[in-house]
Parts: sequence; C-alpha cells; structure tokens
Amino acid sequence: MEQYLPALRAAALFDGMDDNRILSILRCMDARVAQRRKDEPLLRAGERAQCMGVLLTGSALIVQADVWGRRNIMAKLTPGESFAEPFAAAGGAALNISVVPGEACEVLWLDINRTLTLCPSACEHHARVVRNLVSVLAKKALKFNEKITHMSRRTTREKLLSYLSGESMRQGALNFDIPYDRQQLADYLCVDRSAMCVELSRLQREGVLTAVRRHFTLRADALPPKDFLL
Amino acid sequence: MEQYLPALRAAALFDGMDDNRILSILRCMDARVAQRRKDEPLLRAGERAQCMGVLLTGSALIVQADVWGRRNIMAKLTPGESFAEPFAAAGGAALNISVVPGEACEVLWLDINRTLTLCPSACEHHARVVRNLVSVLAKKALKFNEKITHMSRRTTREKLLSYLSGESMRQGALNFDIPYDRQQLADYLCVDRSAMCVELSRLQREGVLTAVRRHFTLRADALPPKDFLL
DNA sequence: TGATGTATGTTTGAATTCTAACAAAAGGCG
DNA sequence: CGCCTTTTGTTAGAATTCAAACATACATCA
Repeated sequence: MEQYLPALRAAALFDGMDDNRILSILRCMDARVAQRRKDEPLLRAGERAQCMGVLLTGSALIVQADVWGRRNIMAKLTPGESFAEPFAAAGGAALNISVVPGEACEVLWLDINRTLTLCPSACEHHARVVRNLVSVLAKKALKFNEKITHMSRRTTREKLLSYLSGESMRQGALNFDIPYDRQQLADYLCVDRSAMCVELSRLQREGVLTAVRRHFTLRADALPPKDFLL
Repeated sequence: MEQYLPALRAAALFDGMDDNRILSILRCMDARVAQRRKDEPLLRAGERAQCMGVLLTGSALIVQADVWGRRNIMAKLTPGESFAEPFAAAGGAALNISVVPGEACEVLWLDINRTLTLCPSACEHHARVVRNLVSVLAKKALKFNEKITHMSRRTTREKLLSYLSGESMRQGALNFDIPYDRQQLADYLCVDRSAMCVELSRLQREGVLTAVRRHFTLRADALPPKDFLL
C-alpha cells in the first residue's frame, strides 16, 4: 500500500494526515486496490455502492448513459479525487451513474461505514477522516450545483459561456485548458455536439473567444452585456 | 428553544438524538432562530454562508434567478430540511443560490464549524452530529444528481417523464402529488412553462397520465417503449 | 511519408422550444 | 354571488436545436 502514498497525500480525503495516519486509516477502512483496463467500468449503474472509490492513477468519467448512446457526463476524475461517496454515505444507494476509465487506471476502494459506525472513538484518526469526508461531500454538492447552473441556461450559447467563464474564474486566467474534448463537453452540457460547434464558431467569429482543441481564450471586452448581469 | 423540539426531532441532522442531546448540540452550534416574512429572502446569492440553516416552519425554495426573471429552482424545502450546508461545510463559500420563503417561515441557523473544528471530543454528541451531517450532505448530492438526471434529457417530454416517474417511485405510487405548481415545475426542469403545458396536454391526450393541478396519475402501460429502456 | 482512425467543423431540413399574447379555470374575499 | 387575482391551458410565428451526413483537420503508427 505504501507505493500509493504519493497519490493519497494529494487526496482531499486524507488532507492534514501524515503517512502513518493514512496507512492506519487505510487498514481501518478495509482499503483494497484494483486495476482497470480502459474498457472495464469501475462502477455500473444499478449496482449498490457499499464502498467509495479514490482514483489513484489514470482518469475516469462519471456518466449516465442510455442504450441509444446518449451520454450525460457528470464529472471527470483525476488522481486523488473520489467518487461514489454520496451513494456509499447514503447507506449503499443504487447507483444511477457509471464510472468509466478514460485510460487504464487504479482505484482504491474504501468502506465508509467503518469510519462512520464502527470503532468511533477507538482511533482518533477517524474524527479527522470524517471531517474530511464532510468537506469532500460538500465540494461534490457544489460541483453538481455548478453543472446545474450551466445546464439551466436556455441556449447552447449561454451554456457554453457559463461553463467557460466558470472555468476561467476557477483557473484564475482568461487563457486555460478544459478537460473535455468537443463530444465530452457537449455531453457535459447536455447539448448536441454539432450545434455546439456551430455556436463555438459563431463566438469565435464575433471575437468573444478563441478555441483551439481544449485550449480556450476569453476576450471579456467583446461580450455584449446581454450575456452578463444587467 | 424547547418550543422547536417537535420540528427538530424530525430533522435528519438530529436523527437518533433525544431532546437533551439536541438542546446540548444547539448550544454547541450557537443556534439562533430567525423569522422571515414571505418577501424576505433567507439567503441571497453572493453572500458567504458561514452557517447552515434548518427550516423550522413554512416552506422555501432554493433558487437561482437572473435579472430577467429567469429562475432555476434547485429544490423545495419543508420543515426539518436543511440548506446551505454544502456552502457552509466548504469553508463559507459564496452562495450562487438564494433561499426564498414560499410563505412566512422560521429558520434555525447553526454554526457548522463548531462541530467540525472546536471541542472535537469534549462532548461526544458531536460525533453523532457530524455523522448525521455526512448523511445530510450525501443525500443533498443525490438530490442534485436526480435533478441533473431530469435536466439531462433532451426534450421537454422526456424531462417531464423522468421527473414524474422519479416522483412516482419515490412516493411508491402511480398516484401522487408534486410540491410544485406549473411555473415552478417548469423552473425546476428549466423549460418554458407554456411549452411544458403543451407537452402535459399531449401526454394526457395519449393516455400516458392525468394531471390535475399538483395531482398526477401515471398509466405505465400506455407508454410507448421509446420512453423507457430498450 | 502515407494510411488509418479520431476529432472537429459545416451544412441542411426537420423537429422542438421559445416568446408573447390571450383565453379559460380555479381560488380568495368583500 | 360577483369581482379580482392567480394559475393553467392554448395558439401561432420566430428562433433554436437536433440529427444525419459529409468535409476537413489532426494524430498515430507502420
């Protein structure tokens, strides 16, 4: 388990804990590591999530997909990020999402209930893990909140601008990369890819932004007021 | 504070705690009660949420609104439910939502940090509150997840069916009431009200459901397979 | 370098949604 | 009951989005 410490130190769930504490917690939470190839889902919709996952290496998408290939991308995971916590923390609720690797990856499975119900005071590390879990869950709710904010806009143009200006602010620059390709971005915003490309082209023609693959540059001064407040 | 115990006993945050414990926790979390008239927001977008709220009486909507009156309803609160927890638990993040009363109501403000950072072991009740908070946050994330599921559908018809079948399952009946009027439902699904009414009428003409004000009846057998899986 | 597969951009007609305005129904209250 | 307000339903034209197909650009690897 020691080999994964570099990844775990960066995980929000283990924030403020030294290596020994982390290893101790891993034992308490019955931690298990699993490898997945690119085509093997980490979790499938319909399953019950008894454990939460922490991505150690690689990347993965949290998606809802139907049989016609319609896809709703909830989030993209990078190493150190966790997933399925809300389901595991809500008593092993049935998943309505799948988690699919973007490439081969490694995951850590953690039994949440061990920290919540068992040995509550036995090891004091638990208090810290539970507090970190509170923070992780809160941030996940805020992430969903943000996605809803983007999706709630009525036009593709507004959805794009809402997402892109959000990313720009988060990264603190008008010049930034996004983690999605065009199809993935369309699936994140829940719009048609080709219609989104049309809108991106229009925004570029109008001088509002430049978009080269995953790299974007916003020109805030070029936006008509309609797209902002007031 | 004792007068609010009936409402508090029903709150998920105080699950499994007797009256004395609840009162003790209220003191630890620096609980304060506030009244609001129908037109006074409980929270406004832009503010920082240092405290989480628990609705004691009345009802309220969590909304995102822009200056043109476009409204995105995130959820409707009933007594015992809490709000702004994700913002408060994420270190007092700036709200991107407002909380507006549907009628006059009373709220309890709780300082989350008191349970998370201060007197961590002094009173053992804290462990229970924090565990309850984990559960409350997890359920909120699942609620947002559900809203995203409905919104991710591409047509108004599919959004309606996704929401209504979800409510039907949640309430365990084909016959059920929803908490929203037509305008609120449209704002929850982020579609135009009149277009939604048209779609509701069509669904009724097709015999898929009946809709009388807030009361709905689904006729599962009348749905063409396209609207379900496979 | 050339071939292949993937990602991105563009075009078109069909379908859907928005907008605004108005009509009808329901609820509250003197 | 009659009046008023709020809610719900309907219509029609304009605007937007979808869907499918194709063209172009880019990346990888033999």
